[in-house]
Amino acid sequence: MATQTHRTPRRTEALSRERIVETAVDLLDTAGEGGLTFKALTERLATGPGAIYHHVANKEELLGAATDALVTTALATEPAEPSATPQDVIRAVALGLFDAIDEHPWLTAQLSKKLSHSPWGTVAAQIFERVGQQVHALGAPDESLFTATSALVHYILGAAGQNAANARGVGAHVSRAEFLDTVATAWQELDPDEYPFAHTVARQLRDHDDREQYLAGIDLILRGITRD
Amino acid sequence: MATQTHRTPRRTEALSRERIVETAVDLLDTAGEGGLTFKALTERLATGPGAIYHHVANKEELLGAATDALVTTALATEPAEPSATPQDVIRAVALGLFDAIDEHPWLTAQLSKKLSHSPWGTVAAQIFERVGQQVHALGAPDESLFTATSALVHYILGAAGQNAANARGVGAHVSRAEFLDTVATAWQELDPDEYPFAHTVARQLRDHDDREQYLAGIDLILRGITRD
DNA sequence: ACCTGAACACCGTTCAAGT
DNA sequence: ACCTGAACACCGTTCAAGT
Repeated sequence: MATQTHRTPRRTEALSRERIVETAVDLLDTAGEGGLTFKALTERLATGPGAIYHHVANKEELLGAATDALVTTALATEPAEPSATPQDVIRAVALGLFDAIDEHPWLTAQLSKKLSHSPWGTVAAQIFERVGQQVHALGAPDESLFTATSALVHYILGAAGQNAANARGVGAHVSRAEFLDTVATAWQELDPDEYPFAHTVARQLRDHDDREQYLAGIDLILRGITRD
Repeated sequence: MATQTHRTPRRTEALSRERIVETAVDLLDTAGEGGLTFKALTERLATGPGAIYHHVANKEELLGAATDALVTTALATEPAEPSATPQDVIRAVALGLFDAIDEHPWLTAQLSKKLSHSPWGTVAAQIFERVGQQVHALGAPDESLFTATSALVHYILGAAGQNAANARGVGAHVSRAEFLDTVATAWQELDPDEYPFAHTVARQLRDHDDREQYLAGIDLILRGITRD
């Protein structure tokens, strides 16, 4: 999608909400959270701000639409084999969101905002519904359905956001390995008496598989749910 | 703290980083995330923007300092009875953060930002260290120490943020009960075939105890950790 | 209906000047 | 060292005017 949007600054094709959202995603991916401005948007789309406001209520709505589009795509991409267990589906959903957040790190802040916005919008409800159905299929009693789903969803989104941050590192010129090595060394040099956790965990930090560790967290929560 | 800060707009007392941070917290509590502006800050403190920049590098640092101060206080407030089990300590830490976020809902976005900021700052490391030590005491093997702690921390912060949003409701003029009732009704009216989760969970929404449900999620994850 | 682009109010930040 | 406050660059948003 990114490449397609990139080479279409010709004003011949009509302005549309979809094209605005696509461009917004591209700007956010390229320049980060602060990269989405109406100035950048109008330049890329070769229009004035008024034209954009004709398709989109305001910046907040635009950010919401961009988030919705990506999350809906991520949730739709699933194997759905008939032999899949609820655990399998939950892992697939989690990995779909993991990849989406990895590709679009700005989703973290956006999703956090959507989750802590009282009357949940479509995306938040979609994620909970998707995971919740599987938790139900897992045999969780109705009383613990929300609690269990909540634990899963918060981990799924939170850990994915943390991973995306690690994957990016400080700057683009530092490799992930170099970056994690620097952090691990810093942690290892902390006083083991005051920071035993950081000290212990520093070793794993160097050579762990991101997805494996991510899925291990999900399995841990699933164990808590299915425990009789 | 809020009241004390409120009645001190006299310029007699010297400007200090601490007083600026206190005022920032007060503005954020009163007017929300958007309430913290240098204009509001200078009016309350009866100075110019330059004076504030003499104590604080920029707005981001100010927000970070405000977050650090509140989280540090929340983490320090703990019973620490000698008979306390690791589970007890984790619950106490979780409730401390729960209350802090409930009182200062803007902490949610701020903490989410701090957690997904590659080289963790003091606060993020503090929270992980605090919880991680107890997870270790729980007997978790070193390999799963980070995973288990991660699951707990993301739930602790994520669910607390969600609760704070519910507690506030849409506007200040709607009671929590009324608000939850409206949401529950909306969910119950959804198509049970398409939204079985929302439909099932709607009932609990009306009359549940926030803290109880929050702690139930922590216990669920603890079960996953301690399962042999 | 859709687009233009100047104008507006507001924002964070800077800096020469003061004490 | 600490503070002042005008000035700057930039931001989201509006709106009369065009097609």
